[in-house]
Amino acid sequence: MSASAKDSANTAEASELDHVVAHRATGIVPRLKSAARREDILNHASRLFLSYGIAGTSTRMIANAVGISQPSLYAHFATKEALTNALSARAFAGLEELIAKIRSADIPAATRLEAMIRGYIGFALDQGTAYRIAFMLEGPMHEDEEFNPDILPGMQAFAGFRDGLALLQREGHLREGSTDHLAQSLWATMHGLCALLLARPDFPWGDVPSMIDFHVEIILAAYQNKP
Amino acid sequence: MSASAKDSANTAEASELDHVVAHRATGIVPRLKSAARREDILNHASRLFLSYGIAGTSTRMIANAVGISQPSLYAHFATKEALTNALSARAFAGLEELIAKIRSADIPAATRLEAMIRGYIGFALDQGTAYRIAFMLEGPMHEDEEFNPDILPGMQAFAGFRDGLALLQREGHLREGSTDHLAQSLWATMHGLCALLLARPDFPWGDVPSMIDFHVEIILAAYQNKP
DNA sequence: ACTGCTAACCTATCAGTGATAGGATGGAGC
DNA sequence: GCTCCATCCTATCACTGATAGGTTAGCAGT
Repeated sequence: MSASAKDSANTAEASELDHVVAHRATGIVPRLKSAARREDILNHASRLFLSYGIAGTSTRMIANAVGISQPSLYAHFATKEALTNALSARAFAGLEELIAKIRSADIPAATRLEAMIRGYIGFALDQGTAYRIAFMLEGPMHEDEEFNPDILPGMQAFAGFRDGLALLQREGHLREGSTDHLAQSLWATMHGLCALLLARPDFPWGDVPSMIDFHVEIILAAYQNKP
Repeated sequence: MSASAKDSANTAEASELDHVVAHRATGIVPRLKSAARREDILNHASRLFLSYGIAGTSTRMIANAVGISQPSLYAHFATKEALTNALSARAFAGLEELIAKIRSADIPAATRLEAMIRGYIGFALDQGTAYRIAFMLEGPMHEDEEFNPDILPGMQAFAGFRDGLALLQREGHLREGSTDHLAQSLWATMHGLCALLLARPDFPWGDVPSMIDFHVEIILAAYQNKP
């Protein structure tokens, strides 16, 4: 984070801190049940991440925004990484729902692929922070731990996506070939555009919606089975 | 970074530190000309980033590995971010060369596209750290600064790539349509696979080389002009 | 209404981080 | 041999994520 942005962030949050501390002294910030406080924290963290980035948002800034002390965060999340993962997982639950809905939707099978692709891209750009956490952050180097899709946010959504593709393939609306290869390749193709748009928003993309349309058409032409 | 990994990193570097400090006391680590020291720093940083990640490598670890004090780094790089950008730029110079070579290579124009694609993917996976720095890291939020391709590592390489595509298109070996859209879409498609392979190396990809082959074939079918 | 227990919350503090200020020094050129 | 300045150092800063251990609000049971 640039020094100026960080300073302004701290200044902004410091004044919020003063405000909240005053409230604390008068007992206006109420004690909350654990679950409610947890949601509270995630909401404030989500807002701060948008303004200052994930690395640029300190646990103190989050705590100050919520109106609790910084160590109190650790009653809800073991680490800052756990907090970000929870935030991402909460958002990805929405994508899982969306994909499941499309999979069983009463729309022509031929258009279900496009709906899933546009749903995925729309989610990624809409929930940029959650998407970054899931697929773009430099992970910690725990080479000891094994790959666990149940913990890593986004992986279950991908599994749903892959299952949707498998169904489409059985119905003859997807290219033939290894379903795993197709799913991974299609995932990569969608991810590439989302990741670059999120990582380089200032790149001279031209008109982004028409760029997305162009990319989606390419994807459909490449992966869809045209009878 | 996980606590265990960080600890081991610090332990490892601490022993290196002791070693180097002893040398310093006896004057064995020589003073170097600025340019040589700069290369020295980049080399050690590159090695450490591979083992501990970028965020997981502290400026002190780098300085200890080189055998100089931590503040001495700032004689060569204004910030840690400047150091990582320099590292990335140095690596991307290699990709620029490669693309330029392919562009003017004496090979059938029809195979130049595949050569560029495979060159790009190979570079990204080979120079993972440099690639992450250029295209995958959460950037600092300097919303004040404008987009500057001369400073951002990787952007000049992309420009060369786009020019190569424009040439191919003029020669009729690339799909018709907006060259910018094509270049950005193709970039995204390549980037997607590289980014996911780098960010999720433990994902059950199956056989990665055959996955790459599959993806490249899809790309060629989608973007190449088949007469 | 009193009591006690526990979840919720706090202050104080830690080691580690990137970065800065200002002083020491060794080797190249006269 | 002397000087000068690039090179390098120690000391220190504010801030970070995280931990230890004490305090208190508010609900359950009497």
